[in-house]
Amino acid sequence: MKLATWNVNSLTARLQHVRDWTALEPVDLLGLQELKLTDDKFPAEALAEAGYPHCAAFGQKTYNGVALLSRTPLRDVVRNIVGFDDEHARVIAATVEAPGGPLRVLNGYFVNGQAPGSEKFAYKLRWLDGLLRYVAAELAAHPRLLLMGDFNVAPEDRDSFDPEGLRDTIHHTREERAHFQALLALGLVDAFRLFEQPEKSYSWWDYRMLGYQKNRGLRIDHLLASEALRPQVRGCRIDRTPRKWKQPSDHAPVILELAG
DNA sequence: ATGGCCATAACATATGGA
Repeated sequence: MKLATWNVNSLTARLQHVRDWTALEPVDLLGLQELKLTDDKFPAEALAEAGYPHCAAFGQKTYNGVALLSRTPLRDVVRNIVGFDDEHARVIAATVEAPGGPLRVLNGYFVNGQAPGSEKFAYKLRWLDGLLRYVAAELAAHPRLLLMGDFNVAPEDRDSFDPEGLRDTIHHTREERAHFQALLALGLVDAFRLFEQPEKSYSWWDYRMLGYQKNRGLRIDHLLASEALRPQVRGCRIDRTPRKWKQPSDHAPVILELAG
């Protein structure tokens, strides 16, 4: 079974890329972020034709928005963080049948946070705190759990093209990294780091300053697997293919392979 | 030469992203 996470930076603008990429890389379940559309505009029919008849969307106008696209039924869909009042559409959870038993999938578009000290940064820290409590509760109820999405955190220096120059800037702060470590401490593992990876592996590159061409990127899109799921994890990789296409998302998809 | 982009709204400019 293959699963993936991808921030598409507008599903309207990227629908053809989603169709083209899933044709090349036929993942069974795909978590999307930054849909930037309301649920009435969600292209369910086009995605069903692309092989994903089971979709759950949680969108809003212009900003944010997340969805799960699946080849098999999704059940117990929950929108947003239970226990955290949020005006933004940022999290969607569902259970899918997987080899070895049901799998709980949480797909999130984490707060960007703009800059340390800003009101948006304070919101990011509150949001991360709410998420941590929610994931702890979900893990207790569903030991086989996968937390995926655009975390907007570069967990370690090696996850940034310029860790010294960007020290303590957004995505690199001690507070954001501590929150990432707190998620791991719940009993999750960063699937990407279970395997040998190329040096300077990133999942996002700025549209400006020839960011992609110079590989000036960050690894901020992640898949965290619970202890119970870990024995089934067979691989994890970033697929830069669609980042090279015309009018790409600024993020690349990250793929997780599970045994069976 | 230290900046170079992109998507959206209903604007020809502003906001947010990361």
